[in-house]
Amino acid sequence: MKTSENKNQTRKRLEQREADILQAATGLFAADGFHATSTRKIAAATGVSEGTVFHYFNTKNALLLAILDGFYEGLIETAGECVQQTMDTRERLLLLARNHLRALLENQAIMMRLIQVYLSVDVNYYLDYKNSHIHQLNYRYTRIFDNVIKEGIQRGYLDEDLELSAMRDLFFGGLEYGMRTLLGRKNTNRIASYVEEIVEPLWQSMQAGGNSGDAATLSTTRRLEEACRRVEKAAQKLEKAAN
Amino acid sequence: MKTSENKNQTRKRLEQREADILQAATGLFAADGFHATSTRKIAAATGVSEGTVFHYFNTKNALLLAILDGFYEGLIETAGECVQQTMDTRERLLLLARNHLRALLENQAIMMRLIQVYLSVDVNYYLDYKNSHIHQLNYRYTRIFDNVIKEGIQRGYLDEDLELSAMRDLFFGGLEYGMRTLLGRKNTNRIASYVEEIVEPLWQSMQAGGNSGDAATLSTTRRLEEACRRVEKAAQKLEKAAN
Amino acid sequence: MKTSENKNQTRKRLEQREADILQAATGLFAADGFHATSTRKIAAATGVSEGTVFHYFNTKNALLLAILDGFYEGLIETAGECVQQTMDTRERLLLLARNHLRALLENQAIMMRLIQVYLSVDVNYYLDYKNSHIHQLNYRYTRIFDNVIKEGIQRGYLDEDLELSAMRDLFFGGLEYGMRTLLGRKNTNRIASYVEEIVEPLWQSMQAGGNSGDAATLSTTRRLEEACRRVEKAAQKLEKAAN
Amino acid sequence: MKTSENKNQTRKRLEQREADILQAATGLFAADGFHATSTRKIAAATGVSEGTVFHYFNTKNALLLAILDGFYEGLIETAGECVQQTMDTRERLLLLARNHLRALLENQAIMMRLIQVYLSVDVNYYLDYKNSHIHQLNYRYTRIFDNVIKEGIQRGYLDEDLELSAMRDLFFGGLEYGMRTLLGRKNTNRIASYVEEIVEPLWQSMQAGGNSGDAATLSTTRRLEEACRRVEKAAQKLEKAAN
DNA sequence: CATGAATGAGACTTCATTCAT
DNA sequence: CATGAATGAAGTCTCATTCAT
Repeated sequence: MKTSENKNQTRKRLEQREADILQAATGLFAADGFHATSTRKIAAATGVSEGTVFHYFNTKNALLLAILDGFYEGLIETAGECVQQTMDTRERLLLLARNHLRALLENQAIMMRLIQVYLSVDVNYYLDYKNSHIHQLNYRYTRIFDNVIKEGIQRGYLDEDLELSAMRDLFFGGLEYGMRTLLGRKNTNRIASYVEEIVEPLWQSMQAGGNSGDAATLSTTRRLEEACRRVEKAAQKLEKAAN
Repeated sequence: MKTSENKNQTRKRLEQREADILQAATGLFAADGFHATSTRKIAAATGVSEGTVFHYFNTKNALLLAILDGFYEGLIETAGECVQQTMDTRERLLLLARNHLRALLENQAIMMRLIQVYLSVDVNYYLDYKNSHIHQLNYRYTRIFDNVIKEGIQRGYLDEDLELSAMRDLFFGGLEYGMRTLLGRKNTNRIASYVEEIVEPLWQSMQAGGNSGDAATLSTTRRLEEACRRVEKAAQKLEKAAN
Repeated sequence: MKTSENKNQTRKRLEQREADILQAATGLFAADGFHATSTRKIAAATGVSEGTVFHYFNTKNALLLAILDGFYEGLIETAGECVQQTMDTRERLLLLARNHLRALLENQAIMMRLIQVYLSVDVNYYLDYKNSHIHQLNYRYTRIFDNVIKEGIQRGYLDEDLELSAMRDLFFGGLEYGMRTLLGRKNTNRIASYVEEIVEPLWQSMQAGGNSGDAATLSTTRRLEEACRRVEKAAQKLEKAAN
Repeated sequence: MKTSENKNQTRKRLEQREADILQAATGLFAADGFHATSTRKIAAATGVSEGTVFHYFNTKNALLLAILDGFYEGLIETAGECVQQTMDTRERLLLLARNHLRALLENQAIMMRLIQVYLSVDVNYYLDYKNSHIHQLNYRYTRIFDNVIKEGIQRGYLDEDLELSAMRDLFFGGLEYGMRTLLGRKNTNRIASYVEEIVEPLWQSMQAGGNSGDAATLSTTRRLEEACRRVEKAAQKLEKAAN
């Protein structure tokens, strides 16, 4: 009994310590960058000895991976929840975008940097790309977006000819590129409106209808509106006929 | 005469050497990353002594900046040429995108990473942000895109209510995010089609009509959806009537 | 028990190692000068790795300061003991002088040089002069001399109008200037006589006017005066006899 | 004709340039110290190329020696003039002291530092000590002081038993030790009074008799000398009487 | 499990000096 | 005579990692 209690206590303390190190390291990496943060500083910030840090994480690089790991785990979990909140595709995208930005901002966008760093290192071993843990996580995460889109297509809301990979690049790339500016302003309540600014154009382009025809310089949306009107008229006629 | 010739010769040799160092450094930074590339390696790769590297660039960081500098200069110049090639806004965007990707790929996309590194360092001194050289260059470059869009609006081709900054984020962010995938494939002839995949959705969304959300100007897509529903209802009634 | 023993042992070993480094550095600084002594040489002379040197002293300069620190501490302590050995002012000065020279010679007079080096560096930051650690130590040390003189004045042995700072400059300056010559000869038993040669003139000049003391502690000059008087009497007798 | 004129002009320009380098180097050495001053800085401060500096002085060390050389030459010359200004020994000492301090202060006391540096280096080659150029200069300079004292003794003003080397150490050592304090205050008009404070004690101790002016308190040594003389006369008379 | 002293390779940078022009 | 590009050795210091306690 007592032994098992002790074991429990011990395990808890160990897990707490591991979490402390991760938290301290995350903060320092965010503040100073990965290379400018020495393991000594991490140990000091955690309140443990340098040896202890290496007791929990064999390598500074392993520590980095653990951080990324936790970050992606959280991202994947919350993103999953976003999808389950609503069936509406557009709303789902807005939720996903908000979740993505929130997570980045919470970590002072360090993750973008860390991922860059990691990818930089990893690029040399490109052969291992597909197998690398971090890329698997990235894959799992982006699949969530992909599935939202695919479902939207299946339900008929989205153009089945849209280029999924392009939309994914625009979605995540746009959000992360905008982070730079957003970080500067530190205006968190702007996030909501910013997310809409990013998602709306993508949403519009993904729905599309037939975008055939020249109509000289008639824009795609103008033509969409035209199509819209014709469908409405047809519907009205149908209604009358039905009555 | 001879003196001036000599001077010319000398200057040329110096410029060549500076270029050699820059090239070697660029390659190494691209291959191994900034931090993993020692000045010693750079010197060896250039075929000069380590002291010589510091004779041309006072600091490793200065070397990095010089590289970024040259990169942006080239980018700005070629982007300007793209804009002058045609008046058509859509074509201009395609050219700009192709130019952007080409430049990144030519440098093995290292630039993205280097810029990240530099911004990482710089973030700590945010007050200097607006004044920092590299950010000025970045500003000058992205202005080219901005101006293309603004001109498109003025000519009446683009929606005057579009969010410029969002479009910019989507454009550059999307392209750079896609680089990761593209780099893996190293399939350069895919660039052209990839560029279209990225630009097309943006192009579509930028034309549109008012999507201000007020009932009178209900967004096109919303109206399409509404129409669809009515069509569906009508179809159902017809089905029932048919039965 | 065992733990505390171990800790004690460990602490002792660390202190020993620190002392070893200090000693090695002192020797090298003395032999080759501060700038000509690399941290690598210091490490090698101590028998540790270069990293270890920096483990104990963050900076080569900090190492220098630690040496000066120890030197002054020893100097201050032994000087204090000198003063407590006797009440006689003249004797005290001789002891202080001997102690000063002994300390300098023990360290091959390096301290003079090191102090010069440090002061040289420090001169640029003159505002911090009064607060700098090394100057505080220097102050504490020279105060011992000052107090000896002041006490001599209070007891009536020394001229109350003497210029204390000038005497201090002559005392320490004279001793240190003489070091150059003394170092060459390396004749340590000459120290005693040399010290007298330096102190005696100062002693004479400090007594000046009426400084009658009690017979028991009759000063050298008083005894000389007495002898003088006796010689005069003898001379007078001789004159009479001669006539 | 013209050639010789040109040669003259050329030689003058060269000498000027050499002087310029010396001046610039002196200033930098004084401001930053010998080791902290690079040959590049010296070249820049002079307005010539680095190569030119080495054209005039084979070595940075040679440059240092040239500076010290010039310093001592000036010192020796002005000290000689001091001695010729008056026959009075005390006045001579005051003039020498003032001259010494003035020269040091004019060079921001750098010379003390430079000499220390040079001696530090030189100590390693102690065998060459007596032959080294700088020590010869130092010897020539201090001889001037020595001769003043010796002449004072010959003329009967000073105690013939005084320890010349000790007085020399006190004189120069005292002056230079006081420099530290004086440099801080930068109070040049304090020099005159400071010099007296230093010289006066030495003067008192060097004399045989009293210098207080009033006959009643004739100094011990004066009385001893007088007594000695009378003893000698008596002895002579006794000798004659014995004959 | 925790510590922190020890390591030593390697980083960036400086510098006096040389030499072709 | 003057230049300044080139050198490469040497310098100080940092750092991730190991291991005895």
